[in-house]
Amino acid sequence: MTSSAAVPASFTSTMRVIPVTSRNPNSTISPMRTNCSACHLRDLCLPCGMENADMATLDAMAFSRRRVLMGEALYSAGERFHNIYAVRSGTFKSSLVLADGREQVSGFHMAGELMGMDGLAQGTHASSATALEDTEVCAIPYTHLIELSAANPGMQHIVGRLMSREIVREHSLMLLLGSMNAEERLAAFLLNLSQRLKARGYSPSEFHLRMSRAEIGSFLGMKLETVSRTFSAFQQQGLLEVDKKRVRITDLEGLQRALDVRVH
Amino acid sequence: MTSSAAVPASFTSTMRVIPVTSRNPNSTISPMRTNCSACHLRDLCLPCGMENADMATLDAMAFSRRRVLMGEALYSAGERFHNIYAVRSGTFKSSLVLADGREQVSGFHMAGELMGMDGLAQGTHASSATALEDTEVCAIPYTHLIELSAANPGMQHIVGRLMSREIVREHSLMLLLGSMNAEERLAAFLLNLSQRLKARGYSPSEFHLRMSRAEIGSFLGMKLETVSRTFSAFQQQGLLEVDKKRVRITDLEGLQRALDVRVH
DNA sequence: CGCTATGTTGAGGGAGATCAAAGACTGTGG
DNA sequence: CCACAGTCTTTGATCTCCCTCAACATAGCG
Repeated sequence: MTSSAAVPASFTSTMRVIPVTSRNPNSTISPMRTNCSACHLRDLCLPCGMENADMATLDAMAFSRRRVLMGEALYSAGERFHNIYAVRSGTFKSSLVLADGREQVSGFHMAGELMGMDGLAQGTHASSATALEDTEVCAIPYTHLIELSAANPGMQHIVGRLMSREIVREHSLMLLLGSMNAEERLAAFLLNLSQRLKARGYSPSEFHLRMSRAEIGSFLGMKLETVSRTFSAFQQQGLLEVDKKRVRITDLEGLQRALDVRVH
Repeated sequence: MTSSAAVPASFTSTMRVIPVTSRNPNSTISPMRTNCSACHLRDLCLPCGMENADMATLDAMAFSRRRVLMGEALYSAGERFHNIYAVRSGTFKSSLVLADGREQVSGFHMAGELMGMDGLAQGTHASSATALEDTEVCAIPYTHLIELSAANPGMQHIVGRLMSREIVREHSLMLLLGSMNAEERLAAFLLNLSQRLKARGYSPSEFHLRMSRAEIGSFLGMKLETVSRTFSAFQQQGLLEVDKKRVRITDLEGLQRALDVRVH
């Protein structure tokens, strides 16, 4: 079966892009520049909720694009902060390495989501962003964004709301880590993934996990064996079917029921 | 012994304030308005890092002040978002109530710290803020802040940095919840508290906990009994002395050593 | 074809949750 | 002033969920 969650070939080709230079077509710095108003992700990404005037401002910035291959870092913890990034295609993880060498994953990011806002506080990135598959991003120079939003209070609101959304996202993750057991954590994770895929036009019930059991475990605060066991438990409860990274949710309500107890 | 962490009587009286109306001196809405540039918290709070020009803009806003008595809510989850708040004196907790009635504490806030930035995302507060002692706050109308920062890119940067700081704060809390054991969590909590008290001119080694064991436990993702036991364990290890809410750290390096393993 | 990376499953142990009880402190009302 | 209830904290005993260690299966890749 083909994956409804896999990125279709047309995913990037439907974009309207403005070629800026034709040199180095294979470089990781793409010669393409992006026109937000024509982007298929416009209702999920930075421009979400913008009025036409603000959108025009955004288009004028013509964000440059960049490819990041699977396993490569978009940015690393400690690097100087310049841009926030919008995912155009593919999946990223945010993570940092603890003193004992273990990795702590703090988030997964898919098309239309923004990354790097944690770098603003110190002027250096607080975490690293690694591609979990071949990806493409738009680089959004933060200082440009600020300069342009000086003229547009609407734009300022949007940037503020985006940062606030990140705070709320981490809030709910804290809640998860602080008060849920293994089954609730994995259920929350899968339902969240399902929702985000649905919002992007993919099947909410059948998808391909881009991250390993260890990465899921790190994110959810549990060991990879426990992740694997919990997947198996869900399968035995008839909630879903798993085969390695392929997941098919067969009882969405059942999964949700596990969470209703905790989160209103 | 007197607590060096207790709020001295002079804490609020040294402030230069601008009386706006003299009616209702006992109302929870204080008739006082605040002059940021003269505030003793200016290097910790919103104005931190501001140039004189920006500071003048801030002064012009003359934030109104509000008293919140112990146990009362400054704002509640679901309420319409209008202001962010700066703590002038006292301590707050941020929390939300889960479907099963349990409380999840997401943060503690002391003088100079900002609260309420999670409300921006949805236009309603995502959590509640409750005073853990008699407190005073400055109300910072968010829309005013946006309007004024339109003229000052420097101000925009500062607001952005403050929100980013909140993201980073939650990041490290996630790290704590995701990868630390009970002793490491409590050590991290106490060291963080100690640092913040020190930055405010109080003793970093001897202080009064404003929150209950249950609240600490909720914040750290452990049960109140475990918090209590871990306090006792630290005492037996000679790291600190505890008597209910009084804490005296006798071996700061020892406490820190427990964390060095995890966080670089 | 091994080799490595990744995932699954089992057995056993331990950190922390849960249940329970008692002490310490606060405020209230007699 | 004391008795009392109510809240908070401490400590003990037991249990359980998840971690740890281990073996094996499978897939991708040189």
